[in-house]
Amino acid sequence: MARPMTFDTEETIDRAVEVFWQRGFGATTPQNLVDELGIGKGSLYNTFRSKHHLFQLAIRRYCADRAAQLTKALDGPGPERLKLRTAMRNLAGVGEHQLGCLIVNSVAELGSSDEAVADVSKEMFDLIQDAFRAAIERGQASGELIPGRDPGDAASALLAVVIGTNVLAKAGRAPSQLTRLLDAALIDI
Amino acid sequence: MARPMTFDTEETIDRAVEVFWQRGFGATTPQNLVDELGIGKGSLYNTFRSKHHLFQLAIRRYCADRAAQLTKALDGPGPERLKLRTAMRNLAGVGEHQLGCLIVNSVAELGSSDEAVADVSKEMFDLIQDAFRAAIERGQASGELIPGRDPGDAASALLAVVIGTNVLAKAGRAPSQLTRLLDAALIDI
DNA sequence: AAGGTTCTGTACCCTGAAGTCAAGAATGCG
DNA sequence: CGCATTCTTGACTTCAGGGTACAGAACCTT
Repeated sequence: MARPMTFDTEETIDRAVEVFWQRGFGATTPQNLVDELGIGKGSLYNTFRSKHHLFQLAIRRYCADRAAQLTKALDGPGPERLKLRTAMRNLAGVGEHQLGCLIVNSVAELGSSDEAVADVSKEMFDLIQDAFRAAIERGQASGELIPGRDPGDAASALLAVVIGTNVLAKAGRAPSQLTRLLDAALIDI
Repeated sequence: MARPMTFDTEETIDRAVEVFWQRGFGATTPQNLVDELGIGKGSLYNTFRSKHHLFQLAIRRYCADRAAQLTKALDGPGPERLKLRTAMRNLAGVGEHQLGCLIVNSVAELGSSDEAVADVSKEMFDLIQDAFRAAIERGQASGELIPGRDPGDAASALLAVVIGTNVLAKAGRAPSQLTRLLDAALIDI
């Protein structure tokens, strides 16, 4: 009944994640998006309304992916400390690129002046902290982890470590130092 | 022999720190600088050559100030853990504003694509980590702190915590939560 | 008081960011 | 096949960012 779209919206959002991740929101131009998403400007604005709206979709997509990865890493069987280590390495994106975390970058760039960023970041940080807390509680209950500490406090400290590690990664620290750092942070959990 | 400047260069750099801190590099326009520094555009470019050059001066100034504050907090007498706590609270800018750390923000915004940011951030992060390490070593030597841990590793973990706390502050976390987080991170040093 | 020199203010310029629009291309339906 | 509908293309518009240029002002020396 009408001309069908020649691209997949979902896949395009995935690509937009990469673009914003690499360049940040402010430094990404419509032309960048046109080039790297492989669609025309008309389609871009027709489908996604504005650069900022696409950005919102992208950061939400990013969060959803990260959250899935996180729960996958923490939910399975095995020692909690080991699972936490894996989860933190994933979140810190140690080996991959030097791009840090899209949410952390966005918070640092746009702060609380961007409502979408404020909402999504709060949500994601809380989610990570809660997941960490749950893991620590399980570990303490099973006797694997030191029982004395408040799981919520320890989880928030770990969250801060993960965030900091992302920034250090983007600042160019060697992956070997970063994994070592993460291990050090996990020692006394 | 010539017309004297009507403003103080050093003080203007101090103000530029505030401006870039509030808005970030990309989002700061020449007009913003003109308005908030209180000097004309001609003077601005005459004196500071370019927006980016002024930015460089600003981040170096910021680092110098922070470094002075840090050594002041850690050098005096008293329990190392307490001094570390003070230093970390200062660095995390807990009570002040919700702006996070200018260097952390700049790294997240510009990453390693900006050489000045890359240099300054490396320098500052290393400086903080070294200061932390020295404090931990002193504390371990005096018997105040747990002796087993590698001071360098513990220091890097604390650095990550401070950076993460800055981001959380900018993301809008309550100061009370942040101080609690910092205390939690210091528990097992 | 004149003149050389440097600072100041502001009008101006150029490029690129962000977005719009009209003309044309695919489609399913009657 | 013609047609209504929706998608695509890319030229075009607007406007602000970043910087330059130049006329005039303030100063010191003589």
